Amino acid sequence: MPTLQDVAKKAGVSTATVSKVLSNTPYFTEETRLKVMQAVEELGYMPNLAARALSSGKTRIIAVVFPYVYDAIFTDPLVLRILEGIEAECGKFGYNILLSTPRLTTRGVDARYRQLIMSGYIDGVIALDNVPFASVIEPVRKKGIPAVAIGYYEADYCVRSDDFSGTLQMMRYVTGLGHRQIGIIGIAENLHYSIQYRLRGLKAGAAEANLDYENFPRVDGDFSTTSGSDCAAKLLEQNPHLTALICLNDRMAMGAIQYARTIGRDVPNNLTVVGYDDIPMAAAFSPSITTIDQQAPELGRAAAHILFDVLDGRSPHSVELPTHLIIRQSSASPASG
Amino acid sequence: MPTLQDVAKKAGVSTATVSKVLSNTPYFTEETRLKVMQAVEELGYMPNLAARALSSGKTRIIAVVFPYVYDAIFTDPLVLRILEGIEAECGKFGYNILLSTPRLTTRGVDARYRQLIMSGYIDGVIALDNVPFASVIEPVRKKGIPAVAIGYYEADYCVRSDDFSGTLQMMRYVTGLGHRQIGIIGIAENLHYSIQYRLRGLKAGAAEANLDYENFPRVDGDFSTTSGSDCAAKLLEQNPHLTALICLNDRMAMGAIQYARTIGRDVPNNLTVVGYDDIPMAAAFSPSITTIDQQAPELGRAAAHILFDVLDGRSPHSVELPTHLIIRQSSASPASG
DNA sequence: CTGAAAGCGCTTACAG
DNA sequence: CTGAAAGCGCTTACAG
Repeated sequence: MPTLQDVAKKAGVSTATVSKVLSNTPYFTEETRLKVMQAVEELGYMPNLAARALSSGKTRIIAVVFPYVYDAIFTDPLVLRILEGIEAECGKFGYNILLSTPRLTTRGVDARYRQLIMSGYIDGVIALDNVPFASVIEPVRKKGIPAVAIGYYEADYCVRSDDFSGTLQMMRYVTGLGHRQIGIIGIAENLHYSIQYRLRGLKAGAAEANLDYENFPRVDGDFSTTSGSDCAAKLLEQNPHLTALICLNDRMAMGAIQYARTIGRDVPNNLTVVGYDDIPMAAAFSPSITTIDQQAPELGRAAAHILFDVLDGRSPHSVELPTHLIIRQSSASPASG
Repeated sequence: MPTLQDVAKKAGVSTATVSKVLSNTPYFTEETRLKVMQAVEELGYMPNLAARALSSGKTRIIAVVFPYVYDAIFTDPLVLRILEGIEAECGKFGYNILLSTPRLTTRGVDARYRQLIMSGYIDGVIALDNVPFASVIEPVRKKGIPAVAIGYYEADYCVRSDDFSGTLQMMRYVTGLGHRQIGIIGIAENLHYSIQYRLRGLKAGAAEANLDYENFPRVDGDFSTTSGSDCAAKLLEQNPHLTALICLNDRMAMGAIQYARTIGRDVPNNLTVVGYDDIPMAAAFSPSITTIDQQAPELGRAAAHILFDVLDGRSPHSVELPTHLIIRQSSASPASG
């Protein structure tokens, strides 16, 4: 592998000059630039990033941190969409992605993750930080490198989806269809901050429609399709009069729809079932699922953009992204009977 | 941040000794080990990986390469499962994952990817390498770092799923149910090497059942659920007598099932539809989908294991993983009428 | 078993 | 605008 030295020798200049030309400092003539670039070309020179990292303190690598909770990272389609947004932005700005999936316990993050953060390998961090009992951002700020949290943890820079408005929109829509007997398939609030906001949105929506939210039966699942079926079973056995189920994610909505089918309740004619997230499968499912689009790729893109701003010395603002109601086939007015 | 120097001073030994203790070479007494470890502890020392990389030539980072074709990386659940397997193995062996999603064109891979490979940042590569018109492994072998390909490209080390046997099993099963009028929802063979093997498996299976594979109508989709619906429409309009559709992935099978529903053909009673891959949604779909499990996480795990063997100086063998038929609700014997 | 010293390939004040 | 030189924090023969 040719080094900076080789390029310098070939171009007849010093390594300092080569370095300056390559890093686009303004201090050189067009003539030397040409000489250097030609030598680079002929030698097929590529910078050694490790050396660059050691001497400059910059690696052009960012860590993307998806905490490993409940195996959710590797089965949740949303995660991949967020990653997609981050990757797109990284491509534009010339950063690489180091993927980290630390294990979270109530005693904090694992040692390997700590080591990574302290290693000098990364310039910044984008982290999904929504698990109430442990923050992955905290070790990062301790090390003093820039971090952007996707979630509700207090961090210098955050990107959030407006979960409150999302479920508020949904509740307005469902009550607007005429539903009054509504069941909730939720998720334990201590698992995920977003859930707390989604529940508040539901409550606010119920209040707007003069319904007592506390009377809505609610059973909690664990994000999975299977749990959606189980929750729907519990809910509908005890409350057969329900005309609508609001689920806090799409996969549980799919599970609920499947359960409904097994007991002969047609969706949407005999039961409305709605979801949240708008994962790709929500449109493809049968019936296609009415849901809230929380713009996952955009979430990732915004986080990356903020991080790069910070790394370039700017002071960006945190971002909250709006949600959108996507009306599909799984919802309808309650049957008149 | 404390450095090796600081640790050495505190422990009253040389930096060389500290380095040896930390990297587990056998040359030191228990006494010095204790001194060193105590200093490490007290200082909260963590090695600077960039420095380590520069001087040793090893980074403990591997690149995981998912070529960006047809946006498939970020919508394909299988990708995430493979990544899951790789991540699990990396955790055990102390490697980090640098995620790379190069754009492939007929003119090869993009410049950013080339730069990454040449950068000295990575010890090895695991790559999905299945796109006939461009290999992402080739630049890696040119650089001379170890690489494991998941796919059919000729590489020193490969991990493959036995696609041929997968579809062979499936065809045996479907014909065993009594189906003779079978439609194929395929994928263009020049898009993906696996597809070529899957098609051969189908052909072999048809031959075993004394059926002429060439008579099976076939329409090609693009992996997506939507394309599955479209293909099913074309197939069933022109060949209403078909009793079974074999789809080369699960998402297209889901699309096909939905289309069947719109024209009043019940799956499985009035039409058998089977898939391939066993993505998580295949079990959750309604009806749940008969499919081939290609053990995606295991694929990733095996690839990582092979790579670490090579990096440790061993000479592992390439691996071919068996596939498993998963029988669920979307398949049945053809209606007698 | 231990340490002095060179070296990995860059970047960055600093002087000119 | 250009270059000599120090330095980033480790590892690795080598000598003892």
